[in-house]
Amino acid sequence: MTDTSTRADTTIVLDFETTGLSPDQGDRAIEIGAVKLVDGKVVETFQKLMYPGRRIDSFIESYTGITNSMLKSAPPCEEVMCEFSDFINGYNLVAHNASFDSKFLDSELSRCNKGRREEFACSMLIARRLYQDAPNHKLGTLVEYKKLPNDGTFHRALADSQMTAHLWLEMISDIKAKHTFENLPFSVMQQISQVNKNSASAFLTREARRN
DNA sequence: TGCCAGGCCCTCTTTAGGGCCTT
Repeated sequence: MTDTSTRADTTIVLDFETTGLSPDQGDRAIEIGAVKLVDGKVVETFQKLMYPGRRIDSFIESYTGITNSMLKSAPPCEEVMCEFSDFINGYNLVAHNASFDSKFLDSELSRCNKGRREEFACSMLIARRLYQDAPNHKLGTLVEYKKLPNDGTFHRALADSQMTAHLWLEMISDIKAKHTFENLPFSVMQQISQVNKNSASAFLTREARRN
């Protein structure tokens, strides 16, 4: 299949399951899930388990449902991440709490001698500004709060990336409705991740005028 | 033995501290 999508209109929403919270403390990825969005539609998905080189503890087995026996037959992280590096292919990246996933992405890519040129935006930081009445800004809570599609699976990479993609599209829709954007480029969403709460509305109003 | 991350953001703030969020 020929990939005709461009950098600007394509976003990869991704999610890692890992052995813990910090690659700096030796934690590794055990699953990557991602969806490719082109013009607001899911056109492709990616999901792979990967063997992190050691057994995972019972908390992670229980939290994710990924067991040591499932990982035993999985390909090594390096093999999966090389393949995933081709999948993201310079497109815009989105994750829920992107600071977490970007750390693991960079760490795993560096282990296979690859770098990252893709830019990240964080759905959690935007949701905090946009949905201040939500009970909290965990992915599962926001899915329920916005009544987004889901199959009841949580803490698995593909399911979480699909729910994050629905959240991402919902936020774009809500921002467009509120600020009358004709289109909303990734760069604007990325900047909303970075402006502080008090200036976010002024920022969007300014961007809407420019649009 | 005991402890273990880090970026963002709010507030009882800014010469800081603590909660949230991710596995």
